[in-house]
Amino acid sequence: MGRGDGTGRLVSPPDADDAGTGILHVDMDAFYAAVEILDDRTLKGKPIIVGAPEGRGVVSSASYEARRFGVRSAMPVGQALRLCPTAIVVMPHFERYLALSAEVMRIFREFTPLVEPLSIDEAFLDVRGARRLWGSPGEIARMLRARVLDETGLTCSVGVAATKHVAKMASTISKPDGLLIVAEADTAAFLAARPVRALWGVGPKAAEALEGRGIRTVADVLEAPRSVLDRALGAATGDRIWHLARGVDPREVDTERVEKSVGHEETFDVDIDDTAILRSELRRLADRVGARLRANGWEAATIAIKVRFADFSTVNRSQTLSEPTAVGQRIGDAAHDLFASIDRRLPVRLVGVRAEKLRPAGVAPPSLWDDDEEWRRLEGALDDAAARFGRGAVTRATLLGGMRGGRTLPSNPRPPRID
DNA sequence: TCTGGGGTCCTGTATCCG
DNA sequence: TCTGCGGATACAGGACCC
Repeated sequence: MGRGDGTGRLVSPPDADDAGTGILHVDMDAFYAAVEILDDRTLKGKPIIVGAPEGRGVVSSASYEARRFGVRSAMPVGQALRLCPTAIVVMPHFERYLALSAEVMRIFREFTPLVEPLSIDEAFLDVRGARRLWGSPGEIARMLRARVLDETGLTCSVGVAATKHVAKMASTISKPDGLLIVAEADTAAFLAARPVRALWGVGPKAAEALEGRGIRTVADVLEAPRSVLDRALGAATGDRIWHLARGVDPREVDTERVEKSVGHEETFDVDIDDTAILRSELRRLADRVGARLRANGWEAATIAIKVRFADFSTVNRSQTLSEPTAVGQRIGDAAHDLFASIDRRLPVRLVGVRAEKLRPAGVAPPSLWDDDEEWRRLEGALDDAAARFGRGAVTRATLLGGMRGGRTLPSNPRPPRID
């Protein structure tokens, strides 16, 4: 969900060039707030804040009328109300948002099956194969915006580009209710003028590290040596930024993303010091995690907990189980063990439980025989051995025999070592 | 003014193993 | 027997996204 207030908005003219494009990024405008206004027309045109009004709630979404006062999502509701005292605070209705999200995703899929939902209110679409049916990417974007408005009453913003990254940047700049097309030939000029903060993956910390080295715009990134980016951001992020600044983003629209973890956490209205209460909260969260695992047909190999103290310092502890599980009782036992290992000097404001290393329930752990990754490692080890000791000196059978050793394979075998 | 809840990804360190 | 090395993995913390 975008956090800007719509100032500096940029949209394409009706005859904009869309040559070389094919990726759309669609982002619903102030989604939660827009849904609330849709359901209560008396809210239209007023500053709306969606969030819990009391306790430690933050702004989930704000209408553009509220954003003009500086209200942003993730801001404490109290602070938002000081900025905009006339704002109307509405409790969130997640079920309703989910239903409308499903509706807009359905509309997206009528244009192309290649839809990658990123969150409840945004998605990437690959429309390169839809030209004969629906027209050019720019034409599809216009039709799609019209249909979303017509069928749901909600507005969205769309970025059209040759890559996911540029499409996402374009939709952000076009908000609200906009369309921005960046033709492939215009990509370099479009990127060069943007601040580094606009690059995906550059948050406040990374922006500070770059700006401290005089790197403020994407044009500055183009001139910076790789070594400077790597030192500022770490090798992985440095590499990514280096490529994104050049418009290089080979990621395809991925229609089959699967979750890697599921978790629940809760911030208390007041900090809690009572061990019995904290432990019972962990149990409750563990049960919810277990229920979600079972509902999805998964089990988890690793359980992690998070504890945030009154001073906002946070510790995480995780533990790999001897057997993967989706049973709330076992998850809760692990959470209790982890909790006992934490040195607690301050009252606690948040506890969380997360299940990681998910896999389908009831499936045997990966063995050497059915795990592609293990096979590739085996082949790699064989090549290494051939290089070191001569081809034929170590055969696949030798390796496998050595690994199995007439014993049962370990449930998660280590790759073979040649020593 | 006082920082939600759902996630992903990356990095540094510790540890195991041969 | 001890030690160093390098690869792999586990764990903790943190940045980032919506």
